[in-house]
Amino acid sequence: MARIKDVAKRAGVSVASVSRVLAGQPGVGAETRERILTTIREMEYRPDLAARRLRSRRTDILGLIVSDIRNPFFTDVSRAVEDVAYQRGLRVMYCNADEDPAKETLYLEMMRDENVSGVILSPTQSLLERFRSQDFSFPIVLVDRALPDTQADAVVVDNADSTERMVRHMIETGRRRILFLYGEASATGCERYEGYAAAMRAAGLEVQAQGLAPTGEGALDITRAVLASSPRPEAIVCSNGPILLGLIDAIREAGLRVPQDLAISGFDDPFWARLVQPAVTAVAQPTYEMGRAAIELLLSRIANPGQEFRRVVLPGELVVRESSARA
Amino acid sequence: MARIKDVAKRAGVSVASVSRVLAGQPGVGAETRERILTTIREMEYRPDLAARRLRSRRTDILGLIVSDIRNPFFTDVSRAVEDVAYQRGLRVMYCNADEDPAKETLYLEMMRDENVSGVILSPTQSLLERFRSQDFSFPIVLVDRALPDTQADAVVVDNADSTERMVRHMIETGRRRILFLYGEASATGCERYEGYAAAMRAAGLEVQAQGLAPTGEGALDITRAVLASSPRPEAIVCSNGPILLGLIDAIREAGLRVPQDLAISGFDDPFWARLVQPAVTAVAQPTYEMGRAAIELLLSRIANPGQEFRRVVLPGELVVRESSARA
DNA sequence: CTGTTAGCGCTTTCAC
DNA sequence: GTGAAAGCGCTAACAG
Repeated sequence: MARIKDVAKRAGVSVASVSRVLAGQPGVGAETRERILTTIREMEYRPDLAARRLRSRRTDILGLIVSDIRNPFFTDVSRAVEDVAYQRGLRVMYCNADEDPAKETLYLEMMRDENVSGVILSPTQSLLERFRSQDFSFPIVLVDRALPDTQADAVVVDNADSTERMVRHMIETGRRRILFLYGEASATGCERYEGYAAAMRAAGLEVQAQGLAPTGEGALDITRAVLASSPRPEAIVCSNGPILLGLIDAIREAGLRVPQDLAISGFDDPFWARLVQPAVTAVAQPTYEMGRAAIELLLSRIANPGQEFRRVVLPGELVVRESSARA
Repeated sequence: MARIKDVAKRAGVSVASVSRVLAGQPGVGAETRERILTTIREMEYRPDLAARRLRSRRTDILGLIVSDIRNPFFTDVSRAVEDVAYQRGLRVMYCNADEDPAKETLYLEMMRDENVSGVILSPTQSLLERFRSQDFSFPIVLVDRALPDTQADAVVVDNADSTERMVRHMIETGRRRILFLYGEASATGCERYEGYAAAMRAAGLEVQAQGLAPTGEGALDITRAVLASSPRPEAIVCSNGPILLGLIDAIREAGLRVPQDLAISGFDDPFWARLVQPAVTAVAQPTYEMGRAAIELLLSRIANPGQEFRRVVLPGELVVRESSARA
């Protein structure tokens, strides 16, 4: 393996000049620069990243900490982050915190050990409640989750507004008794609840919401009970994919027809929403765009640490399908 | 930030002793070791990884190169790799090659630049055809894709056998004209074809297969044509998820009933297979196990570079659902 | 059992 | 415009 020293010797210059050329710095004559470049190519020289990182005290590595990469939402976000990062010569390190604050802390410490240039984080509720950017030695951009008053760079979707649009759509198609099923332990769930409540209030309808623990199993039990209750809701709106899934299973068990007996819709348009029959109405999140915005925000902060915190709010898109067609 | 030097000074020892304690090496008295450990904790000392990597010439970073992390198969594999890696103090760097040999080469070069300890790779067909482990400066484990004679560590599924079981199941439920739709440009697609052909031949039935380009759109066109042909097949077996998807769309367009008019099944049991109606029969791959096996294989080779190549073949599981019920 | 010391390969002053 | 030299923080060989 060729070293910078070898390149310098062969090109008849000092290592300093080679280093300058490598960094694209001025202070090297055009002729010398050409010669060095040629030599680098001839010797297939590749700088040693460990040495460079030790000396320069920067890694150009970004961290990405999400709850679970198997969640398609985060898969898309991560894909965007990676695309941009690699394009700019940055590396990405991935971590799954599984909504576990202890694991999250562990990975955050790992990020410090790695001396990463920055981190994109989808925080647990627990961290979010006491989150302060200045507690960390590296810049952090929050993605998907942020409290209204969180002091940090963040990229979120317009949870309240888009849910409000979705509920309004349900009202417009003739539903009155509209139940909202949501994850009450999550910031996004609560924001979506606000949107639901606003739409109901504006229409003079009764708010009828049911908070759930964020487990897939619980959703099935609760929806079973809800479907058996009387009068049965005319529509059920879910705040996330797992809840929607539980609802669909319960509906099939009960032998109900959608949208005749009951209209349904969800948030975070999953791939299968268009495949089930009837296809499900949902708010699609601009996942790739969110990842893209997150890394742009992070790079911008890295370049300019002193700047004000910025919050990017991206619009969810209501995708109307058969599950909410006029009965 | 505390340095090893500071720890040594404060504990009244040399940096060598601190380094030994850090590495868990012998040659330090129990008492001294305790004192050093305490000091480390007090000062919240964390070794500088860049320095360590430069000096020790090893990074304990693994590379993971797949076609697209948005493919649930690879998402699961990656999750397993990460779980094991972090558990053992290794880092993972993720890359999406998008089935593009140029991009794949780029990332492989990046891995060399990073001086990774090893790589888990799902190679493009193009690389696979000329793959030689010795062309790389780091150990590589192939996952999902390997030719019969590829000289490399690899983890694959029993493509031919499990497809054969699936086709046999179609025969047992009374189908005779069974069409096989497969990606002919992929190693896995071809292996699955062999399994299909074996099952048909064994039953004295006519092999009737159609190779497709690996694009989702093409599948829809071809299946449209197939469904319109006469006599129409009694069953269609697909070699992968995208093809199955195209088939389902075409069936709905044509207004055919499954399984009465036509039985269908797929490979690589996607999450939505149980959600569509009727639910689709498919071969489920042990994705998490494959990732786990891949990293175990990699770690084993890193520990013992000279050992023989090993190939782990994991069984696919036939999940029978309504789409192949007796007509 | 413990300490001294020579680098790992690079960037970055500082001189010239 | 160019080079010499001083480290970045650590590990490991060697000496005691």
